[in-house]
Amino acid sequence: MSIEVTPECAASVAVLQALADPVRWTILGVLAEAPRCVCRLQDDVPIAGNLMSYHLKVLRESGLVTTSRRGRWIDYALADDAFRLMASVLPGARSLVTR
Amino acid sequence: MSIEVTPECAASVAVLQALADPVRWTILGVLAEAPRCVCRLQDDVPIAGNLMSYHLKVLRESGLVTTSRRGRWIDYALADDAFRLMASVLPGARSLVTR
DNA sequence: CATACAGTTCAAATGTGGCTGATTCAATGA
DNA sequence: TCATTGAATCAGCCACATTTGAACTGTATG
Repeated sequence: MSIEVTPECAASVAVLQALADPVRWTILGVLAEAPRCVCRLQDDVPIAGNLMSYHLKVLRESGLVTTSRRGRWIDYALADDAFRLMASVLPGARSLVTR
Repeated sequence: MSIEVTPECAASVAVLQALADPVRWTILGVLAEAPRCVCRLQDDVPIAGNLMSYHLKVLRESGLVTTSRRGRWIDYALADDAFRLMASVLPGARSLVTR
């Protein structure tokens, strides 16, 4: 089923799917201000803890966020190249950059 | 259920959902080169005609593409502000722009 | 008018992602 | 060790998006 797609397409769509959700979009907006531990994120995004974990996992696996443990807490932050990554996965981005 | 989201979030996610599909991502990449009628698009994206129509409808409703009839054919093109729109819906884009 | 072509729409089947409730893990501190 | 807190994982359910096959517009051409 479905069409064959280039590796670039598959990789780009994976990142875009991570972005294309209200919860994850909101989380990224919050993290764009400053890194936060999960419990602080829950102040800004009021959802169940396990659901938060689910969405953070999707974001981690997409490469958009990074984590670091600090005692009991786990801090989430935008990946260094998050903005570059987001811009690069837009369709036509290659032609714009490669020129 | 689900969380309440800002209008900006809802609008952004709608566009991102349109982008986050292999078929539509490929279509947009092709249209980024040059406008094409549907039958030419089908040369580049080999899928059933009705399925193509479905995805083109999603892209139309997201505001990313525009159409114009030319005799029997219907030409699809990237919307004038497609790139601006795509960049503006990335999470954190407002903080980058408003600055 | 009849036929062919370009594209869309519809209904039904399929598939996938997000949500929930319960459980588990990891670190701290009494 | 036991309890507590922060966070992740698991299994199942359900809503929604995608896909398919068929029927349907609309335009040109003989």
